[in-house]
Amino acid sequence: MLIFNTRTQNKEEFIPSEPSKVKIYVCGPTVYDLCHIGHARSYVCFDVLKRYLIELGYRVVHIQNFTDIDDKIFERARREGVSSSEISERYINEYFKDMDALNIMRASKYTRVTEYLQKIVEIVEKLLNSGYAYRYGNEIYFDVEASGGFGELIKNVEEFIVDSIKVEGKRKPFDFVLWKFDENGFNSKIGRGFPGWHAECVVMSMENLGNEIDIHWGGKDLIYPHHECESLIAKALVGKRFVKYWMHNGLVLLEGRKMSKSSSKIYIREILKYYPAPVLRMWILSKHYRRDLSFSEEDLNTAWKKYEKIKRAAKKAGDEENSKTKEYIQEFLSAMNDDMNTEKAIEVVEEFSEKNLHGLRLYKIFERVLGIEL
RNA sequence: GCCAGGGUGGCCGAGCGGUUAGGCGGCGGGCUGCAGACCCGCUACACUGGGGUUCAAAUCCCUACCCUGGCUCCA
Repeated sequence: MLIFNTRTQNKEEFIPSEPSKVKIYVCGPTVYDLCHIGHARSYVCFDVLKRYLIELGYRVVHIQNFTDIDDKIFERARREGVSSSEISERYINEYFKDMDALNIMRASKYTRVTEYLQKIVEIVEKLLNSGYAYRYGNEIYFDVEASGGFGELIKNVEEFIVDSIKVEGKRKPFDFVLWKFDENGFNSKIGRGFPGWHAECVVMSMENLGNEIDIHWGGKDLIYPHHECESLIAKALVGKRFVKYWMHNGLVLLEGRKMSKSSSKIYIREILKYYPAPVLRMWILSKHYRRDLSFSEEDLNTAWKKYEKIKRAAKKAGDEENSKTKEYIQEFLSAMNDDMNTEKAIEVVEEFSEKNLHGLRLYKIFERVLGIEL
């Protein structure tokens, strides 16, 4: 299978570090609100990748986190007058409701930042001792330059971002926070405080999957700074690259803009009031995962029609196959092999349906791999 | 600056090596008291510029230009 690796900006043949096992870490949500259709897209697309790897015979170990320490969570807790854990527990619960509705396979294990605080602190200490981090005022920063600088996933950010960056209070503008001392924070051997954003994923990934993982998945908005910083921390810790294939899905656009930048966002359950879950999946998968996807009811309706068409044909299709069946299955699989081209794969099945060809097997593969129940 | 995706007939929009979707509009006709809905037919030999590969390029490669989106809240 070919996979587009963000690091090399190229499609590469997928070869996991162990022959039949794939180790994957997925960046999960920060749990301060309900999941929106951007989350739906990211996790549906990943779900299909996972299903396809399973279809290919791999054993998939999938670790996914919940970021349950975050300013937005604290803010919401304050506003509602409840504890932050009450907020995060609530939205973790809601997360599972939405994901189950979308027929997304459960991860091998879900981790929470609060469960890994001690490990994060250990790593911060280790980085301090090895000279990759320093304390400046009330914060401990990661020293970007000492670890070789950015460049794993992005190039020349400096040239563009240098103006907008916070400079005071640290040695170099691009240094980022590993630990923030705070009286109200969590108790730890280095003192009360909160962990910074980037270290958590490194810790949760390494604790569960070891020093090298095969695939790290997330929305493309996480490339910089989150994943870039993660890769630097990991390199500083282990001395080498910790992710073989970086994969990033495109964003969902609302009126041409990234959803987080427009004033409103659309929640998954809001859409599910009007469209069945398989239709929502169909809509998402009708576009290649790396492209941006504009929200449009018209496209959702088109997806609905497609879904019904395929469903109707599947109901009529018998077990018997002819020479064409195998051909179409082959085409479906080779579309999936090409960096998970679900857009193409769906078209193959659509054409098969239109021609009323026989062979239930193709529909079974469609259901299994795309997770769309007919 | 970097990354991604694009630039197709009046407009929207497929196609992604050879057979030139489809829709809207426009034109003609049918139906109709007139118009509209509707039906039939006609109309667009179009692919940003410049190189190259090929027997053959809108489709592949290089290059230039232009447009859109993203780039420390973020999936």
